[in-house]
Amino acid sequence: MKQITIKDIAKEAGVSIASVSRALNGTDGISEASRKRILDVCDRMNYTPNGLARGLVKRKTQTIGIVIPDIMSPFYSELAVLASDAAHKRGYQALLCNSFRELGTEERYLKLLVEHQVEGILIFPIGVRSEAAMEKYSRNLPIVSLNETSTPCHIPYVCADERQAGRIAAEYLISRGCKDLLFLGFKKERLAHRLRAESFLNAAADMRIPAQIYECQTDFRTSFERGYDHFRHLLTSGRNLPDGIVAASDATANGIVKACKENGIRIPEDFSLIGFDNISTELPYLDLTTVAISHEKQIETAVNLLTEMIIQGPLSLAKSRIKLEPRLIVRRSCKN
Amino acid sequence: MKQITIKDIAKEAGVSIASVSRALNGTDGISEASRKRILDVCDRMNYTPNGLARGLVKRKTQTIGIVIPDIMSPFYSELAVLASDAAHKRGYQALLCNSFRELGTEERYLKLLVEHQVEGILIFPIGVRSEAAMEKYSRNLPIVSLNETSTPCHIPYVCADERQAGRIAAEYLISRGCKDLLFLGFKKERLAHRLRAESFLNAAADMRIPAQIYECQTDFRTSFERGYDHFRHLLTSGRNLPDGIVAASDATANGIVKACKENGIRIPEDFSLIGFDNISTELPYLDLTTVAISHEKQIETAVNLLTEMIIQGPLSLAKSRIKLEPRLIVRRSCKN
DNA sequence: CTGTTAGCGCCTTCAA
DNA sequence: TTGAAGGCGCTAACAG
Repeated sequence: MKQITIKDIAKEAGVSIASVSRALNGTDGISEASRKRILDVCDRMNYTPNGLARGLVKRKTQTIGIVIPDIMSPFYSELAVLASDAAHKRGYQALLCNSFRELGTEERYLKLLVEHQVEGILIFPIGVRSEAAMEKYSRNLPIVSLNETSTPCHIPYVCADERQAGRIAAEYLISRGCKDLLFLGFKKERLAHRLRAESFLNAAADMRIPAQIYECQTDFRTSFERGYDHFRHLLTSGRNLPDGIVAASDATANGIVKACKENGIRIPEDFSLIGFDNISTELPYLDLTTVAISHEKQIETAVNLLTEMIIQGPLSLAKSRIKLEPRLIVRRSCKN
Repeated sequence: MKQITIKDIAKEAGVSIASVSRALNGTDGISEASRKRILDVCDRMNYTPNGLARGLVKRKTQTIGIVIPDIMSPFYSELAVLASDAAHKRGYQALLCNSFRELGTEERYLKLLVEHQVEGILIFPIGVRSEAAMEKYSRNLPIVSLNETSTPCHIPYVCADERQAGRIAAEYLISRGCKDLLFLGFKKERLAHRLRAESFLNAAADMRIPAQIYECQTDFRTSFERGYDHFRHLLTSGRNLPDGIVAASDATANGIVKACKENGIRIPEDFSLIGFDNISTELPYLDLTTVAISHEKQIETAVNLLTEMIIQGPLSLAKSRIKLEPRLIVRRSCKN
């Protein structure tokens, strides 16, 4: 499958390669007549430009990379979709990479994207351990994270204010009359979980309601599995069922729901359940009350930030660490 | 952000660019000592090779493109994950593109991938109308479809034998005692639906059981929405509920389930439901009986085919149009 | 073992 | 309005 190049087109059209280039790029300095003739030849010969060569000389590829942990999760895939869309609107193509929740894969993809000369990267990092690679490649191109990074890390981010989110969840359950609160599905490697859990505890303490984090030493691949397992673990632990459960995320809550169903436990009759992230679209079996930011807003903001950085270079920390205000989305998984 | 090139490395290490290239590529013709020294300089200076330049000269990028209609659907995203994985195993990186079920977007992505010089494309086409673009770009590189293409189209594919699938579904419902069969969620643009529906009708006719396709003039973006809507339409149509429903796909079945739940209709007590594709993982509320091929097998076969084509060029039609045998996966959405 | 050189396909001055 | 020529960063002969 031999590639057709502008040289072939030039020969066929009886012009120089410069003219072909001009015709192709809409540059001026060429007569309408020749442009038209050349373009005709191009599609008669089924010419496709070589993006590598073009990118090489222009130092621009008009593409950005998107790296997410798990395409199978509706939460991440929705973000990916929104991000691709936002990129398109700004004239960029998006290349999507699935890190499989694996640090090595994530890093390989960052490398691949940099090598492919994408102009910027939007990433939902696996966790705190992702930060080294992000820092490393951020010297090559702008990188924006969709999750808060730990303090020493300089990567710009756009995320929810998780402290506020944890507090909102606790306060809502308490306002619904819950007297025994549990945070389920905690995974300490996730900064968001730590922030949510911590502020959840604080809020409960402020209102003098007993609350704790259910600690459980398992590591499952997905949040769904973790929720399912932690809840089953809880059932056999001897601890009696709390009347309010804060799931570490909606995905986790999903797993909890499955375990409940298998054990004849009803929500919200037997306990109130609240999650985070607002992924519960298309899940007909439960309307999950949740705390979340608008995904559209998050992505819109993040892509704006990224494109600004592409054009203007690095921004001040103040402008590049954005926390959005989460809000409560009431559905039907809590009493009342 | 100035790129560091092998020239910079060469100067810094006091060698020629050729030596740098050799060190980087593990080519021999260079002493271990210099290689090590050069590599040290590379990572001290934080060098990242320019993939565009490399791809340009080697005419190989070691990447393939994957195009799917909707990343948010667990069915497609699972395929995408399996395909990326299979590609990695064979030494290829995978670039994922989401066509949003839009013909224009799909075509733009095909173009983008070709321009980026991917070596092959795996695509789950939107529909029959995708075939023109596939044919066009298949002159540039190997393309393998994950869905049957219509007869005049020459694109290789690896898919389920949908005729067989439709028959299996009908026969199973009948064997469970169903006496009034309906095919729901039909969308005529989808070849797979046509094949499933047609063979479903044939099988029912063979066994003298009344069966029909529920035709409904709506066009929703997702199969889920279509299922939901068509079922609600059915409820208000005056037709009495069949005792066996074949959903056009599992995603459609999902929508049906939601509509049932809202209307107090129980499955399988009120009717038996069967779908296609086997996407019902992580859906705790219903164990959907379905007819499907193994996704692993499909992707494994497709990626094999694609890599073979990349290496050897076009294959014979016989070797490149593969239909896999679907099988019945019994769960709990049918009576008995 | 090492360096020099000629492209890969394209864009972009600079002259004509 | 056009063409010739140089170079983007890299690899792959070819000399030495």
